Amino acid sequence: MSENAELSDFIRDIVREDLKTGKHSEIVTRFPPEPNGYLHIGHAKSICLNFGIAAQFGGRCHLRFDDTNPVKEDQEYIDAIIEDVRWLGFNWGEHLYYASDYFEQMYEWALALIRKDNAYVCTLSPEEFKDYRGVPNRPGRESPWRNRAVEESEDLFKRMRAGEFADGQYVLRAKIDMASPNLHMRDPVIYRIKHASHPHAGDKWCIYPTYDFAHGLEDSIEKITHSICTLEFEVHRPLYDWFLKALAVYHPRQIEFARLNLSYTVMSKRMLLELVRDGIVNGWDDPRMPTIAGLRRRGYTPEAIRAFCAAIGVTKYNGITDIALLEHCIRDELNRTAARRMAVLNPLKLVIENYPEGQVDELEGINNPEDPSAGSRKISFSRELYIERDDFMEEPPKKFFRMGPGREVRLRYGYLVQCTGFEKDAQGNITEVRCTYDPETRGGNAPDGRKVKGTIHWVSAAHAQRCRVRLYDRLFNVERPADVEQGEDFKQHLNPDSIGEIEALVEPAVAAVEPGSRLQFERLGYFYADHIDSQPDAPVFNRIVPLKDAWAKKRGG
RNA sequence: UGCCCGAUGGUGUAACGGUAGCACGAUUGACUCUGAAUCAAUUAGUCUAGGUUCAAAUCCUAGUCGGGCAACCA
Repeated sequence: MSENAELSDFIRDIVREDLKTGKHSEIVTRFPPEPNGYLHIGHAKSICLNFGIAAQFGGRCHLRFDDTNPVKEDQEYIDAIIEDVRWLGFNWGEHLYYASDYFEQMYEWALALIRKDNAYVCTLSPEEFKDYRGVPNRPGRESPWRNRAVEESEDLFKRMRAGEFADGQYVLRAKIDMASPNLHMRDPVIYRIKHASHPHAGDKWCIYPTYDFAHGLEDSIEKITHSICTLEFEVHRPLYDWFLKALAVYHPRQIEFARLNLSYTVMSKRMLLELVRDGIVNGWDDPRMPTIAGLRRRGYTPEAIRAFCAAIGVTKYNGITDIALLEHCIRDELNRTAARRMAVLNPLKLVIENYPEGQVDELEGINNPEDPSAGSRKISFSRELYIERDDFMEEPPKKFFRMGPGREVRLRYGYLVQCTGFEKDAQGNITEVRCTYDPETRGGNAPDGRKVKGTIHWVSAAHAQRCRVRLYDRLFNVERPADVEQGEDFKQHLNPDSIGEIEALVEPAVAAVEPGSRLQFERLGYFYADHIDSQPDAPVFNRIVPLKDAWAKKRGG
């Protein structure tokens, strides 16, 4: 992954330093998702960071499922996460792990903590627990069970495991400091009873460790050198360190960075799940979703996503990245790689009055002006064509470089044509535009050297084929949809026009495209032949991103 | 309110005591058989107040603003 070659940020600085001082000779990172939802572009940032660092410094990166809460987790998510990380282009080799595979070891460590009087079984109910914990600016009170005999705690903990108790009846807590200004240090729960089937461990356990207890131990077992996580875990770091120290085991270093926020979308698993559950989108892989699966379905490439992750950088500043940067990354790649084709999304018939009926001309179209090796193709031209409705105006302003009565434009790779008139139906809709062509301008250039400002795309009516095209737009119409007032719903900011499906007229070479291909429809944008909905010879296209449109801006004011 | 973290153009990010740079966006122009791309230019920034220093975006203090933390979630 050469895009990582010279990346630098405060975390890489630390890694570089640790290598230089000899603190570590090999770097080991990990990407530790909880399988309780689909991965999104924010996870891609973390994936690129962790796998990227490992690649850059010649170490390795583990994929580890942090599956400590069976009631929220599911095999579906495990499978999807594996697929997504792999699709993004990363390889964990043999290093696929599950926190649940370490449960026996964690249980032993919990026992060790009990025996060292560093943990105790607490009988407080959840309500009492809350009450005893206190609030941030007031210390908590010690649980009456805090000084339970070590033997009794040990016995109870074993019986918790044996399944003798109901959910919530007992918990195992670390004995730290109920007066700590850091709430997480006030005797946190480290094991709770959950009689639930686990997607990976099955029914082997009915007690499960909490994140705070488990995570550092997982890192320690795997000899992770740098445990990279997001900012909200900063206040957990003292706890992370406390467990590793109390158990005197290998001690990785936790480093926090700011998670990604993207404009015009939401990134919280809760909100994403809500969109899926409420049927506002068509599943986790809806092309409007910021999930990896959604972006893939939309037509984004792993390369573009990685380029984006490299471009946004890594800091501790919690900002919001403009989605325009993501769009830039995919345009930048597709401009270099995507074949050009002509498609008319909103057709208007154009009749060339002086072109012989029945005559067909085979014109040559360049497949990709950015890539000569992409070659060219033949495009059929005939008397009746379709052009884009937006490319004709009855009374065009001066700056409109397209068709209008009396105006001359170029038909891409075809001829110069001059508009001679148009027809309307009873409702006043323009139904047809008429023109004459200059036979001397075949290919698009006039021998007399005259210039035309506008070039428009077209398809031959007799040769055009129909294709379903979905025009996607941003899911929300405000920059920060997650920032809602109390009592308001983020869904009120949904963009009602985030999806529009039309039937386009396309040149035959478009209909023949392989599912999974990406094309540029000239002057319109980049489109993806959906790998799920496309049929052989009947592709269904998703608009990945439109081309930049200077005219739309000018017109829009 | 207690603790932790942060603050550089519109947005993201460099500068590691010594010329505030890059990218995206926006604007303008050149070029153009894609109003794309490309090229050129313009726009616009160190939160505030003190202090240390020959010199501060950078170090110190205070304040302001923003974020995080009171799940038996991660």
